[in-house]
Order: sequence, then C-alpha cells, then structure tokens
Amino acid sequence: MARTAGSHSDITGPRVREAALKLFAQGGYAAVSMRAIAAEVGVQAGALYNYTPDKQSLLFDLMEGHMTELMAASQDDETLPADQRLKEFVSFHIGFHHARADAVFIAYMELRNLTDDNFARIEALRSAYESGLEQILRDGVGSGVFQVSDTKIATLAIIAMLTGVNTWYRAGGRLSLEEVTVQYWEMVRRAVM
Amino acid sequence: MARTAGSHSDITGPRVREAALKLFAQGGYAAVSMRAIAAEVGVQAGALYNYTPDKQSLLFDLMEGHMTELMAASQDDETLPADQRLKEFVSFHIGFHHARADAVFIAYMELRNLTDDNFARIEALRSAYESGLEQILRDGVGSGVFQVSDTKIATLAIIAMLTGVNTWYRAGGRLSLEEVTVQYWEMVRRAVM
DNA sequence: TTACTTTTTGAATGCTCGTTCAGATAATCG
DNA sequence: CGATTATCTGAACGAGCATTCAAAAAGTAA
Repeated sequence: MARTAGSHSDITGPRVREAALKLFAQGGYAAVSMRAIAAEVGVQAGALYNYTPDKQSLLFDLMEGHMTELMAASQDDETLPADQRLKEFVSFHIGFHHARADAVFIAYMELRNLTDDNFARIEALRSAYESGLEQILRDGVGSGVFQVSDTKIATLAIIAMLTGVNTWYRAGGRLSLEEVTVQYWEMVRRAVM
Repeated sequence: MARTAGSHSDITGPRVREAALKLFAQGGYAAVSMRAIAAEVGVQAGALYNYTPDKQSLLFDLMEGHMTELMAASQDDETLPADQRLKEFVSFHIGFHHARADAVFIAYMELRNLTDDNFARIEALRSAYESGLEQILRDGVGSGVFQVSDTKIATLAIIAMLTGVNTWYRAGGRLSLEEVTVQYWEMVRRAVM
C-alpha cells in the first residue's frame, strides 16, 4: 500500500490540524504522540510530515491561528459610549471563547512549549487583544462613565474572570450561555461603573 | 557505589517533592522525566522509588498536599459581617496563591493527568473551597449587604479573577501585592455590593 | 566490633518517542 | 493513453521513557 484512495492534501491537512487541536487540548502537547494524531486522522505517522515540518510547528500554527482569528473577530466601534463597547466586549469574549474551547485551552496552557521566538509572537497577539479592552476602560474613565483607578489591572481582572467561564460552563446545564453572559456583564458593569 | 554518604530519607524525601513541584510547574507533568527529577535532587532515577510508588502518585500527592493546605489555611469567621468576610477571603486567596505559585499552577494544569479516582478527590477539595466563598456570598445576600442574583456564578467569577493574579503578578513590579489586593478588593466589592 | 537496617547505585527490561525515507499507489495533466 | 506529480505506507533509526532489582555501601544499635 502507499497513496490511499481519495487522499488529498486539502482534506488531510485540515484533518491533521483538527486532530492535533482536539488531542492537545485533551491530553496536553507533551503527552500526545505524533502516532496518536495520525491514528485520529486515519493515516500513518509519516504522513503527518507532509503537513508540518515537526510537532512544535504544529502547536505554534494552532496557537497563532487561534490568536489571529481572535484579533480578526473582535470589533470595537470607538464612536459608541464606553459602557456599550464594554458590554459588547464581554459578550464577544464569552461567546468566542466558548465556541473555541479547545483552542483557548491550548493557547493558555501550552505557552511553555513554544520556542522563545514563537512565544514572543503569541504574547504580542495576546497583548494586543488586552490593549483593546484597556482602551475601552481608558475611554470610559476619560468620559467619566467608568470609575477605575488602574485600567491595566482592571483589564487583566476582567479577562481572567470572563475566560474562567470556559472552565465550568457546559451547554445543557442550568443556564444558557446568554443567561451567563447577562450575569457576567452585570458584575463587570458594577465593578467599573 | 551504592548508598551515599549523608543520605537519609528525611532529607531526600522532601527534596524529591520540591524538585517534582518545581519541574512539573516549569515543563508540565508529561514533559518531565523521572530522570530529570532525580538529576535535580542529585540521585539516580531508581532512588525516587523509595519515595513514591510511581510518577502518577508523585503528582497526586503534590496536588492533594496543596489543596489540603489551602483548606487548612483558609479561615472564615461566620460571626463577622459578610463584607468583612469577603474582604478577608480576597486578601487570603491572593496572598496564599502568590506564595505557592508552582503548586497552584500544577493544581490547575495537571488535572487531566490524574486517574479518575484521584481527579475526584482533588475536585472534592476544590469544590469545598469554592463553597466557602459561596457561603459568604449567600450570607451577604441574606443579610441584605450584597446584591448577587446567582451566588454560584459570582463565586466562580470571583475565584477566576483572583487566581488570575498569579498569571501576571511578579514581585518587584509596578505595584506591591498589597496594592494589587486593594484594587481587586475594590472591584469585587463593587461587583457584589 | 558485629549484625542489621536503610538508602542508593547502575544495569537491565520492554516500550514508545519524533523523525526519515525509499518505494508504492492514486490523482492529475498533456 | 502514458508521464508526471502528489500522497501515503511501512520499516527503520537512535534516543529516551517508567520501572525493577540485586548488590553495595552507609547508618544504627547491640
């Protein structure tokens, strides 16, 4: 046997990334073997090297892809009042992260497995995302609608709080994601207004 | 060579646990070999098995030890007003977690490397700790000092926010831990009162 | 000192790891 | 169709993995 019927890089490539995403999130980068990823895809381990030069690049590509998507998806209309922008941020953050739980998990847990260069690039993206929120807070303080003594700390606190939803929320539970979002927005609003 | 000069289980035992804690936090459970732990201690890998039946038990003992310490250290005087109890909780949580950053990191990151039984025991401890905070919130709602519509969600949100300090705070930075604690208490207070 | 216990070494066991590559088969192109 | 390219297999490589254990040395107690 060699090339298999129906095989095509347009099909196998995405499946490799999906399998790696799922398995890395499940067991952690170090604990997942290339053979395990290959088995999930349904190929032999050697075939993976048509799609990534090595395991480390596979991890980095997943993380960079996630962070880039995050930056692309986050919108902020600076002409709106700060409280409205903040409400939109809360809603977006919870929704986006919930829809990509595996990628979020990896992006937070596997930073230490990146080379220094790769780490710096991911951190730059994360920092840019955080700056978006901080700008909202600063604008709100400037316009007098928020009372926040340290916008940097408030930024980190809010993001940690919102991202935490991913650790416990499961669809089909007591509350819908919309109800959860309402509750978090209420807490965030009161914390800064 | 065999037994080495000065060797004693009262000395080597703690050093094994310290080395494992440090290395697990640094590189992750799966990425750290028994040989690496042994090298950190200054013994051969075989000697570790005088102190743990296997690698998995070493991880579990560290996590259980951390969670047990956390439960033992957290105090809550139910006779005090709820807002005072909450303030004390915020201060305690930030301080305790900062002082044990490695153990906290492991306790949050390595849950998936536990067997089902061990996972259940750690989760029970975590749940008990969270219940302590939730009880404060419920009492505060009962006495009218807090306005919280869902104490369970508020509990999870507050803990995520406070634990997040560990991801960015480093001694010697712009703010002291006391200043950080004041800021977080202000946000928590406003979120629930 | 002698007998006994505690602690460690160092070698060995059987696996699994990431990665490479020649050869084989399928898809595609002219 | 035949020629070329794309994709995958299967075996192999050297290395490192967790764990075991007999033997050796150090500590301890009589």
